[in-house]
Amino acid sequence: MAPPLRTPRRKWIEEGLRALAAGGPDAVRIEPLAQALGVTRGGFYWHFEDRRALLEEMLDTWERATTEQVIERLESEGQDARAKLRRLFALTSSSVLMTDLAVRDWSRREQTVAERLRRVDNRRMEYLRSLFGAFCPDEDDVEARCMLAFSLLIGNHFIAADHDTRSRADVLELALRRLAA
Amino acid sequence: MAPPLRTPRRKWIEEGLRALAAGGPDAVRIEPLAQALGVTRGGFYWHFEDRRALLEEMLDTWERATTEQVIERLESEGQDARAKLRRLFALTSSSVLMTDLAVRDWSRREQTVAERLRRVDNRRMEYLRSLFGAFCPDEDDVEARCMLAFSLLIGNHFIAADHDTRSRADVLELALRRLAA
DNA sequence: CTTCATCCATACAGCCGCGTACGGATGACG
DNA sequence: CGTCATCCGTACGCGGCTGTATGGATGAAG
Repeated sequence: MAPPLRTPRRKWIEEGLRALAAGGPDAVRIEPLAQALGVTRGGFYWHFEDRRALLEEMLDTWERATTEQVIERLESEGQDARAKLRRLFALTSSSVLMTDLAVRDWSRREQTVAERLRRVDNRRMEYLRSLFGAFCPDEDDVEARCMLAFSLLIGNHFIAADHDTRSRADVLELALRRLAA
Repeated sequence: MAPPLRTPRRKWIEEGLRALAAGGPDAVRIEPLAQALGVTRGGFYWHFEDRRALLEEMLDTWERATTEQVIERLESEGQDARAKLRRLFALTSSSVLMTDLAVRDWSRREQTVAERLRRVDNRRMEYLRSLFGAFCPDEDDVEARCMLAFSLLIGNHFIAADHDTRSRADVLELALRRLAA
């Protein structure tokens, strides 16, 4: 009956996602996690069956937080499709993308993760279609723009190249303007 | 004076890159590598100082093979810029991209890898600029298209979403046509 | 046939993380 | 104050990988 005292499940999952974003799935080790939380592994195995169980719950949390939550926030602000698109890029912060990219990399070697990612990407692509579809009549064109926008969203945080005199933000704005034309 | 007999440096590096592509930098372990090569770790430490040295040489190999080599091949076929662009996407096979993505993910947590990736991406972006510049007068537009094309190159092998009735190849073609317009 | 460089096998010590077991400590509740 | 659920500390054995040392095995060169 006692309330959560020191280190509830949530804490382990949060720290796990932090480790995942920073160093990939192989960096999610119980012992370092415990150390980061200021405890020993003692409590971990009370909450979770094993390491794999933690990873699963981390993915559950990520899946829920990275689709509906973002979409709801965008929709609640009630602007037109082009503005929502711009907000989407502004909202997708670096820390969010880091976890995202780690999961994406992870999915290449784990079937279950790949299936999860597919669900998430399909949900996102579906939302993108609704945005582009709002001002773009041709379906083929909508699909091409969605693919380009999604790629840009990822590439923006993933490509290390410079742009001469322009800043990355400048180039992103130029690319977005092209896509929303 | 004896010629390379059984397992030269090259073999270790190749197997290392394979492991990197499959499971990320943390999957590059000496013992499994040796097992995959059908030998023990005995010879490894004759070739390399330690594990870190292997990783460095792997990156050296990757860096050389992934820029100039691809560009030279494209240029040697001598077509127009649009055709080269299309060839670039056709040429960038899954296996090549796998290594690429692993390095990209790796670069997020290793400074030295990040610097290397920056060199590589800058070289690639420079080449893309030359391609788009061939048929596109406006410099801002060139930069936007380069960023979109580069993103698409990555996103294509990284996004797990489906496209309803269309195949991924269809969507890629649609997107490419948009970029080369 | 001898020499020499190249490469491999084996054995060893050490580290790190896993999963388990068990004995607490802590604080709400009656 | 006693009970009970929640959470933590400690210790143990296990397995996997690292790096080192050392003694070959192999085959080209002379």
